[in-house]
Amino acid sequence: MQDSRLTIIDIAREAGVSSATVSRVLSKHPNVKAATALKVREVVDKYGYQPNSIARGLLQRQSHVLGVIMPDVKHPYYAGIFSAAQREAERIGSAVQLYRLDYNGEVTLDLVRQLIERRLDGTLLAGGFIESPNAKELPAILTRLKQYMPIVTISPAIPGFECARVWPDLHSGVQKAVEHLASLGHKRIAFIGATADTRSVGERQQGFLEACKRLGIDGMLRYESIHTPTAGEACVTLMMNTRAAADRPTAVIVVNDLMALGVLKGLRGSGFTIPDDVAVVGCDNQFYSAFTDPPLTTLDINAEELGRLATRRLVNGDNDPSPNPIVVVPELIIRESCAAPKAAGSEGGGGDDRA
Amino acid sequence: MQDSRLTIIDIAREAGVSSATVSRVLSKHPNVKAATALKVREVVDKYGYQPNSIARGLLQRQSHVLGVIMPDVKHPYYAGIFSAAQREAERIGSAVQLYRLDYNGEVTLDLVRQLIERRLDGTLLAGGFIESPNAKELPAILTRLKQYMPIVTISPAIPGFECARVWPDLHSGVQKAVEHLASLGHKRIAFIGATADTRSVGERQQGFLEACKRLGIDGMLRYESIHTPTAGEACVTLMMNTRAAADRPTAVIVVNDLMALGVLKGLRGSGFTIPDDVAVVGCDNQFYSAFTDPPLTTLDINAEELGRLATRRLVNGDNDPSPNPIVVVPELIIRESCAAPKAAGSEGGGGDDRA
DNA sequence: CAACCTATTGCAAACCTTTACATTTTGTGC
DNA sequence: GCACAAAATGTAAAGGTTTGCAATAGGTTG
Repeated sequence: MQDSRLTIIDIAREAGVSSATVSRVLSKHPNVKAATALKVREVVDKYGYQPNSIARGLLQRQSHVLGVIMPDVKHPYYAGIFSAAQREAERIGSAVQLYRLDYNGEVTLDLVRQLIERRLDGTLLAGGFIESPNAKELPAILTRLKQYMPIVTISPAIPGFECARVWPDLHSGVQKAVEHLASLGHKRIAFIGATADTRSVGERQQGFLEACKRLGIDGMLRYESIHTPTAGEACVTLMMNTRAAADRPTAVIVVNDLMALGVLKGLRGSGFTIPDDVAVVGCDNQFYSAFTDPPLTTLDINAEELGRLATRRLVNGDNDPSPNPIVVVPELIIRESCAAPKAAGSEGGGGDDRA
Repeated sequence: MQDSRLTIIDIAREAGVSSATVSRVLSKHPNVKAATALKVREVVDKYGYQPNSIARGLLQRQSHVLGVIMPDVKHPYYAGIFSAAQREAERIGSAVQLYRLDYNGEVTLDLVRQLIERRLDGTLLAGGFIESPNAKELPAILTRLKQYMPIVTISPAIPGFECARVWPDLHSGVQKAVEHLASLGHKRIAFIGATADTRSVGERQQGFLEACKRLGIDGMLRYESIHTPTAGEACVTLMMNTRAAADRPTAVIVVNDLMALGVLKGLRGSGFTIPDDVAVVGCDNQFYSAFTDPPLTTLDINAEELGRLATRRLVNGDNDPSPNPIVVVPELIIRESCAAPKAAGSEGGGGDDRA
């Protein structure tokens, strides 16, 4: 832990040149004589000199560090974004730092202060932004941050704050899921996990309702404040067991795969078989979703692609806050958790009424 | 993006004091008259001045940044470690940067160079360290890094390189699993995913064999080079279908939960019921493991605890490279994927022989 | 009121590079 | 060998803080 006191001046002295020349050699400036460069490099290697990027950062007014703010990197969606951001940053020689939203899921002034003090080169903000007490302040806080560095969000639009944005088209993604179920013949579909307090869920919900209306489907919403497997299990059990068979949905769409895990478990526990009694669609295409019983049909949000695009946008300085974000369209991954509804139920088999 | 040119000198001039005084106010130095401090703070607020931590870092010779190196932050084990590291770092006002091992899973000289140039305050290295072509160079590379900053690893011991280390006791963890199965009456147990090329798997395997020997169990190893669900599915199917019923294991321990997912699927697909025909134990206690069918008994490695302890050790300067690492003992989470073997099979029911 | 002590503040160096500009060296064409 | 251009190198300022030391202000004691 001692060598680090070696400076460019020591190297210059040892190589018999000026520090400017050493600097030029190290940063591959073209106008350096080959012989000089060689000698400098020899000395650098001999002493194991390592330039100090902090000093360089001070002078160049950039840190070569990107900040990523997200609620929970343990969640696979965020992990995918973060991982992709790291890879993109690496390509241009930058590093990524993780910052966590505070316990309320809020971007606080303190956090922003820290980002500014560290003179990051840009910030990637990912999250759903629950309608929290300080939501009113969010635009002002972000506006302040934006005076200092570019921002790209992977989030719903934030009213009162314009910036570059990347976002999955959940609305039409969920419509794909409804269409898929409709094409199998389902007429009553439930959407589980419909808390509308985050925008991302609101969009799913809206897409669901629109598709149901368009396709003449009886769409029902089940609100659940948290989207855990446990909540999914309880919710679906209650829903199925308190209704007459004719009123039960024949298919459910679950707000994310994790919660769908609980839904599958709850259905099994109540004696329903999947997909024959109930078809299930998840959302996220988690790596485990292909191995549930049965393998889960799910909407792939493609978190890594979101992270990749957002980071590119950040580093390319493509900060055009166009009203329309760059949109990634989710893909419906069809597996075995959906089938045609059993002919047994209320309205018989074939499609006699609507197209 | 203009304000940032405001310096401490501007504030000092405006407040009618010297820059030293402003610095003292901002860093809460005790010897400042209350009135002066107040005036300075007013000016700071008025202009929205934000100190430049790069300049501070240059002078203080520290960056208040910790580096975390790991193979894949998308993997829940690593995500847990990284998340915990972030929280611990946050507590002391530091940030964490993620670095990825290169495509061979190797710590390269280039990576180390980058860490040194950035003058990080310390490095947390997590990984299994496959016996790769450059494994011989690893000690030298890490030794070089250690000259510049403290290192703590969450990894097996690295021969030729001493440093502080935190590690799960996989050896005795797996023994717990074997003991559990033995107590249920199992006599033939397979360990799936036994590639011994990473130390972490080697320890599991060794613990497995020792426990089997001690308890008089017929322990079999199934080598699989990659630990994916797909590999698990193929492996278990092959193993069960190519053996006479009497030679099949009545229980399997899988190297991680993800692979166990595939094992469960493969067993179901071949018509085995779990746990009656085959008991299954996983390893990791992933958040989805409680929701498999049936819920998976698994060994909880406690990644977050590992990350927390390692980061603490790093920031506390507790770099004692004692030969024995700080050890976290995994906990066996008992769920419903294990039961007593069916009385049907070869050796009949009750426990006539060993305790 | 002098002497002295302490709390407060200011001065200026130091941290380590990069780079605009000036200077020196080298090369080319005649 | 000269004039000139181009290439290579050096000089020194700048980037924005922190902090040891010196200086000043304010207060206390005798």
